[in-house]
Amino acid sequence: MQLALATAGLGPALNAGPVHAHLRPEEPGARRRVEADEEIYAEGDRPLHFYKVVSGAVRTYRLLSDGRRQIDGFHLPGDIFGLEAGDERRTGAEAVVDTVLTAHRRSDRAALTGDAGALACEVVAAMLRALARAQDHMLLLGRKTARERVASFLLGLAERAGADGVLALPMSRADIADHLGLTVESVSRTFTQLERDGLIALPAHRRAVELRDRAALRRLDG
Amino acid sequence: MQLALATAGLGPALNAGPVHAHLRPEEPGARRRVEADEEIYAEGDRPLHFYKVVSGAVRTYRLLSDGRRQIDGFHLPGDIFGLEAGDERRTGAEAVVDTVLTAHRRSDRAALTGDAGALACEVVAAMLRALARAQDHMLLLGRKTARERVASFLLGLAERAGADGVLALPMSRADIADHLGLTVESVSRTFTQLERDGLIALPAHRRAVELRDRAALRRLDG
DNA sequence: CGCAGCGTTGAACGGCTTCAATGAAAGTGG
DNA sequence: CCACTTTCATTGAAGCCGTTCAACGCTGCG
Repeated sequence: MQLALATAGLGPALNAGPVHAHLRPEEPGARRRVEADEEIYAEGDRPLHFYKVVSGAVRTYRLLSDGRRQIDGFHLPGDIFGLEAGDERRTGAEAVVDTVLTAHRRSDRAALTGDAGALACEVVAAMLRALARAQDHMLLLGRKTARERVASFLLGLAERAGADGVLALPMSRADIADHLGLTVESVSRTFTQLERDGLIALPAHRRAVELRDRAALRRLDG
Repeated sequence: MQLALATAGLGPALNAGPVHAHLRPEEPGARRRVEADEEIYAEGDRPLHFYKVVSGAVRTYRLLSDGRRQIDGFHLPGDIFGLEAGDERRTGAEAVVDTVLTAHRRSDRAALTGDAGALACEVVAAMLRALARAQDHMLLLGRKTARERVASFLLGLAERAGADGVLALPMSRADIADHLGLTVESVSRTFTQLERDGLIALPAHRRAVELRDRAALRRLDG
């Protein structure tokens, strides 16, 4: 995806300069190490940085006043998150497991490619990916059954993680539930049901899945 | 799936120049008139243009193979839509009522402010708004009850439309249902229930609502 | 070994959906 | 202008999927 995505809708203005798909390898962003369940930033914080996942996994989420939680996304190695639309964080972010990030000061131009056009491309690409995912996820939350939600989730995660055989699940059932708009019980039941039907296999330690019938899972997608 | 992006995240590069909140009045975008329920573009089309609503209303949506529909947003006068993350439309767009648009060729620099920085700001601002709305909407779809969904919808629409007294509802109950992840029946029942409870009033022609107790509606938001 | 946390399973409940019918308003053609 | 049709909104009744409440099992770790 990267900039091919960005270019289509945005046209020549942002393509005037060279296109960089990622922050440079020599990006000077400060490394930050966070352990499992540690907060990276909270709703309401001032968004001074944005981040790129080096290793581990991150969840970003919103809360209702009574505690109901919606995880709007999991961020895996290579993903950029924490770009914010205002002077206050609209989401909170926490590490799912022990995680390493690079933090980029939003005001630090040197942290980026050094070229405004390319920076715009970089950032816009991240936004477009985020928006595309959000659209997919709204369809999932608004119109899909529990089975379909879990199938979509597993396929999407497998694709992003590039997992061929067994797919690692860094997040808990509660995280998955709050991402898919279900309860932990429903997620668990759906997993066992999919296993019984031969679409997946569940290793003993429960933090992984083997996708045994991707075609069938894909059929559940719509 | 991080949605957040930002002025904050964008920082100095995109804010270097003057910020233009809207395409200029003299924008040379071609006017396009579409009547109610007419297609503006379809899923799979090549995204040659993006649009700004002059008058009327537009819905953008995604479909599942069996016809289930999720309307990811309604676009009112002043809104920009049709910015796309790829060489294929991921959503379809239709006019809700008779609508006037300005269409901007993505490759037509003259259609914009003439300044790449300002264009970036314009486009990025539109994306940021879309992303913020998407986050709100995922929380709604994943975690809110029917009552809360309808309340959120009405308040959000009222805010955007700037309606003080009676709020016009250009879209059908089916459109609202497909936006809120409910059925038409549930939307209708929830309306009558809110009316019975004195939070809203429903005029005879059903394409409007009066918000009679915004505080109570807001309490339903979370 | 025993505790604590997470995941799974069971049973009853409930909110929303589904199916079906009625009502109301808008368009159509004579 | 008025019957007729069509479309949309509302209401009712029954059903179902996912939730809620509760118990149990597994696993890892002190």
